[in-house]
Amino acid sequence: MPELPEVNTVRKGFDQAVLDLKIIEVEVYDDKILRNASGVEFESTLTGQTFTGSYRQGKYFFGDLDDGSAVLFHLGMTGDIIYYHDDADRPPHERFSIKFSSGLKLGYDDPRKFSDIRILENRQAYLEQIGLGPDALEIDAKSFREIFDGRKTTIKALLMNQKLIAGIGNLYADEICFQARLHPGSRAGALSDRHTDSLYLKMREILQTACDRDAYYKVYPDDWFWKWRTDKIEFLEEKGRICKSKIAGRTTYYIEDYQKLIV
DNA sequence: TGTGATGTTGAATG
DNA sequence: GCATTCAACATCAC
Repeated sequence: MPELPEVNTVRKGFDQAVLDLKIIEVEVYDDKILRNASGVEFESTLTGQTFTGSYRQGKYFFGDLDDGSAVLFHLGMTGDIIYYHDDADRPPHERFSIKFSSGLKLGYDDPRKFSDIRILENRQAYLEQIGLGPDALEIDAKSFREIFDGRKTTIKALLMNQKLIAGIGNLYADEICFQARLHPGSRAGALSDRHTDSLYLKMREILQTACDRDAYYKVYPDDWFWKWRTDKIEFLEEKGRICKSKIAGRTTYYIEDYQKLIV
């Protein structure tokens, strides 16, 4: 479930585990997810180098290499990074592995292969090229408000549009709408400043809380919307009927009447 | 066994 | 500009 908090957690783990360790071996088992290099090129480019730092914007995570280039790790829907020493602990759908001087291995796991892994000479230029919007935890209130002005699209589609705000996916979009008590199908441009500010504050609070808890949903607050997926749905039911529909092309859950529809 | 749904993005279409 | 559909791919629940 890699949205901003999950990717943030992957980055934290990466920094802790492999920064400043020399890469001594790279093995590619499936080059489908390598979008601009062959397996052999990937192996030879990385081997001998060191990750000196990392960077994240939205769901895009980069490992910076000592020659000034960078590796993009975009996790898609099911990408994940696992660290291990013993090959017996290899993840089940490992597409490549990177072995470091300490003997530690970074295993890249991705059952559905929607990941986008690529080598970039300049990550900043790449971000500009794809037009990725400002990170959801970095954007200021004024810019956030301006995004909504005059837009006919739904607030859910807007929140998930990575070119406008980077980092929010289907699940957190629903969580933000729920906590801001706004119907996900509300028209962006129809929102008052008070509503937009409420969305902004909830977005920050939710993403920050999730990051602080390492995106480990089991320790998320009990009054979050996500709890509908667990056993604690009584508190939701007393607010109203739990509805399921398709908004912005994605399965969407919300509480009827509790979340105000503004059109 | 078959069918539909699933956290991602991007392209094509209307 | 925006909504919709599809494609990439594998797994899981029903």
